[in-house]
Amino acid sequence: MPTTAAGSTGTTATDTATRLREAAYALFEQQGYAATTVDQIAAEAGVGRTTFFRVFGSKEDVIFPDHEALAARVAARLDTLGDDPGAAPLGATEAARIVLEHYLAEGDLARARYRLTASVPTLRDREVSSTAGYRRRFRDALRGWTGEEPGDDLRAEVVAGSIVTAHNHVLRRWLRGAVDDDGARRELDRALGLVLASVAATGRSGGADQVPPDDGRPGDGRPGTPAGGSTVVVLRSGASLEEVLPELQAALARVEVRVEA
Amino acid sequence: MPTTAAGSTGTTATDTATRLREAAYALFEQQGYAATTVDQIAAEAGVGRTTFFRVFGSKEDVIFPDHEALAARVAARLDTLGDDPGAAPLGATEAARIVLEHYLAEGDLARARYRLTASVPTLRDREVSSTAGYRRRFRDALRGWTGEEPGDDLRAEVVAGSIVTAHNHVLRRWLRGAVDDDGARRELDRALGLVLASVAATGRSGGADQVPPDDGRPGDGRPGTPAGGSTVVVLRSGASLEEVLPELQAALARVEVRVEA
DNA sequence: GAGCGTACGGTACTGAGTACCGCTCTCGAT
DNA sequence: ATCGAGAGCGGTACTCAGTACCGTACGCTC
Repeated sequence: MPTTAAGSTGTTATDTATRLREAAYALFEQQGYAATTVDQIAAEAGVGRTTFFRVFGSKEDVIFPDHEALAARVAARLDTLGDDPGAAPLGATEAARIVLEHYLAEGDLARARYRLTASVPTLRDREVSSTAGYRRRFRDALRGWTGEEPGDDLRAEVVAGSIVTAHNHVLRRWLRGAVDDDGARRELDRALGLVLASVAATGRSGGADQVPPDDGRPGDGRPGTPAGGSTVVVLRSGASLEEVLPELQAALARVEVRVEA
Repeated sequence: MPTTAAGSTGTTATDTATRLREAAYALFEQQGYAATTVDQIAAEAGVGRTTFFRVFGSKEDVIFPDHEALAARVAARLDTLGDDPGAAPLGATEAARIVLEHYLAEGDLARARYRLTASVPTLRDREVSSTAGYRRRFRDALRGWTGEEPGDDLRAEVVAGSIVTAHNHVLRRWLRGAVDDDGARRELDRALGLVLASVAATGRSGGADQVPPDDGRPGDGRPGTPAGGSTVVVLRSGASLEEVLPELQAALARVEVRVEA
């Protein structure tokens, strides 16, 4: 118990974690990740090696945010989707924004982490594999939306992966300094709009199934607000609706689509 | 297996590697991954511990295929795309098939690996991060297709991720025994068709840009031959019909389209 | 003050991964 | 046949991450 002011308790644990993290980042940037030992980090933070492993489970954990907790918050938001299919795009967008906002709040810490992960292969791998938890949560939430079964949920997996990819794309641009905070928020909306638009009608796998007739929300961050007018397209074809729908939807991107028979 | 080592020397090296791999898999299935030490594997294979680390760089490497070599083959196929945008879907499908065929050829070995990765978190992470190389290769190849720049290639990233996701979805179904070899090949065609169809028209980033009017190839591995019927699609949108019509027709290429008001 | 939970430090151990040295067998040249 | 030369292999010794266990100091409650 060295040098801790006698009055304050409770915040001690947090302080220890913070000191360890700061010491770790400083040493990593200075000597490199591999060349820095846990002993050095602990010594620099003024604690024992045991304490390091008690606070962070491993040398890698001191770098990364608590993805499990973050993914749990994402899942919680996704759970509020209920059975209303029209709420899915908005809900997914908000869920993704939870993650983005977390990084924005971290600020320079997130940037320092990016510098590390960009240069150390081990850490990059760790970061990549950390996306699996998010993909899984989005996939599970999206299954109700695609009407697929757990073993056979290609669409849900693809869309979930696309959401995560779109988020990470924007996040990386922010990490590199290509956009500022608000720019990142706007780009996330735009990117997810692009990704989710191509799914809106893909929806249910059953050929004649219902597609959300109208999501009712005007412009959830989508680009152009449509202004009425309707068009009827008659497809005469041997191709089933299911087959042409993805292409059709993609072609119409940001246009609301309703399918009748 | 994808050991590109020119066999100038005897078959000794390959034999040692094979013995080590078989010993490792046997011990892993019997005692579990964590409980098996490299010493045990080496002893079981009748070689020294040093030899193990000379042949496989790490304990994990003995399990996984040479993803780098495999991804290089994928990249080689992708390089033959040239500038013809119509060739992209076919080329991407064939590139993905290279990977699938590799696993199919592995047979039981791939299944044994799947059993391991499904139960050991460390190995699952490794497997997840190994997909990054494939995604990167597809993304780079697709950039010519989407007309995007390296720092700002959202579409290419999303499509690349979707291709890998679709492939892994089918692969996992095969690994679980849900489909046989030919079934997996067919499902890969179908899954990639679904994924790539939604991109065909998304193509170039410019909104009103030209999309390949017709790729001319009938059924590049697309699923079933359709059987007649017509479909009515109602578009409710602020976008004028003239705006969407070119894309729409391109998307439907092989489908007769009639537009009514 | 006695008991109790918590946070911490220290010691000792396992096992992966690395560096280095030395052995042996084979091949080709002289 | 002899002599390197090089490849493949084994052994030793070391570093360091991660785990298990024990002991201790502090604050809190009864």
